[in-house]
Amino acid sequence: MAKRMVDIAKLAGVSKSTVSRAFSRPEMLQKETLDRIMGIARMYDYHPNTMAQAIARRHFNLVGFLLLHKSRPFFEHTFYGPALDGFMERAKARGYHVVLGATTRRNDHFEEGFINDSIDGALLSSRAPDPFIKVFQSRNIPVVLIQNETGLENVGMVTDDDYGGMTKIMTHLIKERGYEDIAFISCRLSHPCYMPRFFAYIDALEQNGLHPFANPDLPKYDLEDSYPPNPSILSRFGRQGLQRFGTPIIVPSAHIDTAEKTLLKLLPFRKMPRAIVCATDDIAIGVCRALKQKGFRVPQDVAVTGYDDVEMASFCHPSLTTVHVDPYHLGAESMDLLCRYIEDPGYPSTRICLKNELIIRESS
Amino acid sequence: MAKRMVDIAKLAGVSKSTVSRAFSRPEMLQKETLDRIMGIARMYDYHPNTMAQAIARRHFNLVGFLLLHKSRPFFEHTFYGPALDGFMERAKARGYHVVLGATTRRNDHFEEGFINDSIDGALLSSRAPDPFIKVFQSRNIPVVLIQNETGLENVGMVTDDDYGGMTKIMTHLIKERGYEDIAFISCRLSHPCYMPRFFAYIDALEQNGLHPFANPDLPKYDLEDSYPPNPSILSRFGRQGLQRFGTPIIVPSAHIDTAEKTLLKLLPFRKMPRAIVCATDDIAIGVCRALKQKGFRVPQDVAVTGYDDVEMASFCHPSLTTVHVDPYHLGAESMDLLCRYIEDPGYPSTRICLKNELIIRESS
DNA sequence: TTGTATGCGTTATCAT
DNA sequence: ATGATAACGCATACAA
Repeated sequence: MAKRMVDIAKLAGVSKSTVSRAFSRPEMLQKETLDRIMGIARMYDYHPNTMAQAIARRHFNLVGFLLLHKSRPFFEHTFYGPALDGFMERAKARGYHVVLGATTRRNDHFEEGFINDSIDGALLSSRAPDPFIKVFQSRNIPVVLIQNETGLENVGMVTDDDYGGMTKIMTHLIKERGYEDIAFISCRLSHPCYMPRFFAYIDALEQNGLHPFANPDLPKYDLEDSYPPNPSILSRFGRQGLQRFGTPIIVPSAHIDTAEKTLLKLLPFRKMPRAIVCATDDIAIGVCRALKQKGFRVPQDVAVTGYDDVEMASFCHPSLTTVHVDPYHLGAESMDLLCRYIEDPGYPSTRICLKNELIIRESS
Repeated sequence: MAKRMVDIAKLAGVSKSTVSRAFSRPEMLQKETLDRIMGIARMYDYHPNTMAQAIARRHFNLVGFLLLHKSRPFFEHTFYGPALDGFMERAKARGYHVVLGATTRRNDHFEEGFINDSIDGALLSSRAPDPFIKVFQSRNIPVVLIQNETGLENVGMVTDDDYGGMTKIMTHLIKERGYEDIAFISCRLSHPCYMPRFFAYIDALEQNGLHPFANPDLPKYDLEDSYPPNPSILSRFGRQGLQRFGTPIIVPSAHIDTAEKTLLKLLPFRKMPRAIVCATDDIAIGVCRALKQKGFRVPQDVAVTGYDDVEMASFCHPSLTTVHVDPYHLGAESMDLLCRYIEDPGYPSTRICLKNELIIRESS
């Protein structure tokens, strides 16, 4: 017997307009009427129906947290879990509810249904290509990207300062440790996070008169052909392409196991680098495991660094020198930025670039 | 200028009822009219408004995934991330959207707003006390608990088979390894997962003529007074209380650091157990770290076991003997069960108890 | 098979 | 300060 607004109105001896005001603009009512209405509402545990409010107000107080991945895991991912926490916390503080979407790339309808007309804004995960973003824009739904890049207008972007973080790692290795032969291991460089990290690696070497490590055992390949760079990122960093950037080692995925297995096949190189800079912690952990199995000591023979500062980075042996990324903070900032676009649909494209911190541990 | 149903109707030269049917009961329409309507809808990228559908249909196709914790982390938690993945996957398959709730215990209104009238069902996280569950019941919103326990009617419960899993660990330690002095380390035993694990520990000892390890260095304390047991769980296992169950070591929280620090203060015991059974992997990892620092070898001096099979359990040194729990599966089953209650509100209280698997690694 | 009329629960406009 | 009434966008019983 869920009560509706009209029931409460009848019980309180007022019109339903008055009950509506009691909830949305209490200051308009006489204190006496307000108290009477709210008393009855409490008695029957009445609250206005959110859906009905939404359609009458043409505004939903609902935002989407949308993940577009190739496959599981979605929220199990060490990044999206805490990012969701941060996003939700700010959403709640601003009176928004969060609805989830997770879909694979195949479906060309991206979470049909709720997306269509019923959310006020959307956070899109790392791999949202421009055509998807445009679907939202065509429906006037503001969009914020997290850890991604686009050249489209009126889109918010929140990212970690990948370039700056990797520069800190390189400075540490070159200036503090004096290493010169430094290799780079990543998975597909087209990823909007890994590319800036790679640029920072290249630039730091160049600025110190050093050259990218080239593994003499591996066949040469064309970096740009094999891993076509994202044009938006290239232009952000004022590059034309990836020529002259050497042939970093690319592992098939950023998982511990994958990195470990790939390196086990490759090691030992005829000429070993003094340090290995990895695009992520997981890759670094896999690389360390492979190195150990091949008899190399970390960091005495080869130093290794990661990126992200996942939980395991501090618990593994040796513990990992890395850059601390704060997904919770990224998520929280995303929601704040999304609100700007919801309030002002014409707000220009903005990038929020979060500072990060170098964590020096045992592996370097 | 988002198109509405009536616009599409006009463009197609039909009434809006026909457009409505085109989306909800296409088989009712003549193929010709249907095609014409859908063509126009596609052209204008029209989809029915979910919110309006919801209020007209009086059911929302929306379920809540609600976390009730003391504090962060919510979805960062190694359990709730994958559980959410599983829950979402099944929700999507059944045409439901998922809205999130996360709140701390203090607020006596639990996610006011969407909960109130606008979800068809709710999944409640591990620490949902009965009064909260009743709030939903009073609003006729079906509830399923994950990793929790209640004596209330018409509530679904999905849990890992904690008792069975821990029994497997104990059998392994006693029968295969021949260990006799076995200690138990947990955090607060009132937790609905840890209590069955503890019962399994006690029962296995008793059935093999062994006794709970008692640390002679620690002051005795009254288990039942210190950690009042959940009555629902007691009755499920047919127990009266916790008398005669010894004084297991209780750490303040189930985190690696906490367990490590607590154990560092306690070690070495005057008399060491041959094995330490921990209520979770994180506790076990902390215990291992403490043991190593105090000069004990795992498993040569003391064997250690965990529970949950978190990612780190396979990557730490020594890798951890544990029970594999599948949060993804738990989440998926929860959604399936929730659907039963949505379709049949009178469905009786049901427990789904998921089988698990013993994983023997280096630590035992 | 399709159209008409009414209802869903709320907000907003315009009176009073 | 409060009430009457028309949206809001869609579903559905009933009529045709």
